Amino acid sequence: MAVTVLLVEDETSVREAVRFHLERSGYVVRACATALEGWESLAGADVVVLDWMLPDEAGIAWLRRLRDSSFAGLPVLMLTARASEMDRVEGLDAGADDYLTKPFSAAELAARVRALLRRSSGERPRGALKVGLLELNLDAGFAAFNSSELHLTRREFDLLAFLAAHPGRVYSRQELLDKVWGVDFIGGERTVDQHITQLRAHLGDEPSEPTYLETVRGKGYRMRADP
Amino acid sequence: MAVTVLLVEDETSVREAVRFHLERSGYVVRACATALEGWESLAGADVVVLDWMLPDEAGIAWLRRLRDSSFAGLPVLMLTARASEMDRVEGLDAGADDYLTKPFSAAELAARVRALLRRSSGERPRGALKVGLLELNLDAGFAAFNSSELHLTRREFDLLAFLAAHPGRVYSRQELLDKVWGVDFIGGERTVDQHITQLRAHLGDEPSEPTYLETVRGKGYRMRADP
DNA sequence: TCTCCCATGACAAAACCATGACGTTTGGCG
DNA sequence: CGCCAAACGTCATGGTTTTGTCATGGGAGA
Repeated sequence: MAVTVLLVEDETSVREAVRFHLERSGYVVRACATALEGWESLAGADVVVLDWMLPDEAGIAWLRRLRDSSFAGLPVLMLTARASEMDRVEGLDAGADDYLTKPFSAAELAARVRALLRRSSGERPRGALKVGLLELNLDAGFAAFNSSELHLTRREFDLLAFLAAHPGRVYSRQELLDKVWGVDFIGGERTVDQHITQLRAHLGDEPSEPTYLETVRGKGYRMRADP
Repeated sequence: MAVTVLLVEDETSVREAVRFHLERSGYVVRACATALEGWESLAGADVVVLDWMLPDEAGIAWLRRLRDSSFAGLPVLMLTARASEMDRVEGLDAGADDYLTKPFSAAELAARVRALLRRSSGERPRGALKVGLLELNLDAGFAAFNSSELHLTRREFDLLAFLAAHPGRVYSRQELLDKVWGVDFIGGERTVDQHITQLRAHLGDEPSEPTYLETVRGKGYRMRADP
């Protein structure tokens, strides 16, 4: 559960200062003094804090190599003493996710690391769904039916999105609770029914003649594959 | 900050491949499948990668329109399947800054984008936005509603501009803090609410019946696409 | 120093959601 | 054919979460 930060910094004073601040912010810090040492410590790291000014241009080379390795997706925060535009382009070009110019404050460092983790672990694009006249844009959180916007609540949207993502497949109420509500939800299965009713109202679906949300008696619900 | 590439490409496979390579090179990629969607995503982009072969000659028309708009200075890299001299002349004539013929290598793509950015760095026009009665000039920091000037504070302007640059899309409070306040902002998410309230007062928007700034309960806020 | 801006806590208001109750449908079985 | 029980649909409701807004004090810039 603990988040591990891999720190690659040759200068001892900076390294220890950064380590101190990051540990104080609750991270597990693995500090390395050389590029080689850092490379061998990659496994298990969640985010990398890398000194741009390692000897022999090692910083940029290290980063390029990282982006061609199996750790390519790892977020990298670069530390640099130079703040010119040239360096920025070069650094981003090499694949850094963010930048921090020395000197920096402890709070800023922690905030940037936190932001990187948010970006990497948080939201990746999920794309869009289309079933018949129903359109769902999962990234934008937008739902439309027959080209006019649907105003859905969060539960409604999540439930509809889940069912629409797997058309034709039947899900039991318990499965839906696990997947949409979350496994730690404590409550009755009939809650699902209520939200299905609401969704049907939005879609103009009749329970007896459903075009989209079909009841499978004794099993659960499913989104029809043929709208 | 991060360099944003606007990608307009209708073919999903190509779009995702290009997105992957560009993101791997450290760019923020805003991918659009249609000319219209791309047009609405122009604000804030630093460089455009445009598919020449969009349906209905949309590519060339889009580019010509761009060159007549407030985004005229934006560097544009065109992708094309045809390499004939005719196309090249036509494309450069329409205002493309550079050319790339499919299939192309990831390295070549990144290199060309980089070159374009270098060429245009120094002068970076960001253009103007218009949503309904609301007009924003990002260069001048000028805002107008119903043709009369709005006196917005810096935060208000930045927040409004960001939301207006991506109409229809929902942003969580955390995303807004990251993008508008900056990733190193340390503070509560409710701060966003306060500024939304202020903006609504400026725009005469009611929270219950918003014309512009819409609350998406449990998710965040968004600028309505249809003002 | 003096504004103006901005973040934040507190409280009120609104929306949402789970749930129980009750009516309706379905399918099995005598 | 009719009865019964289980499963499902839907309404109303109270508690809970989320959001709107006011007021306040700190702080940056003029």
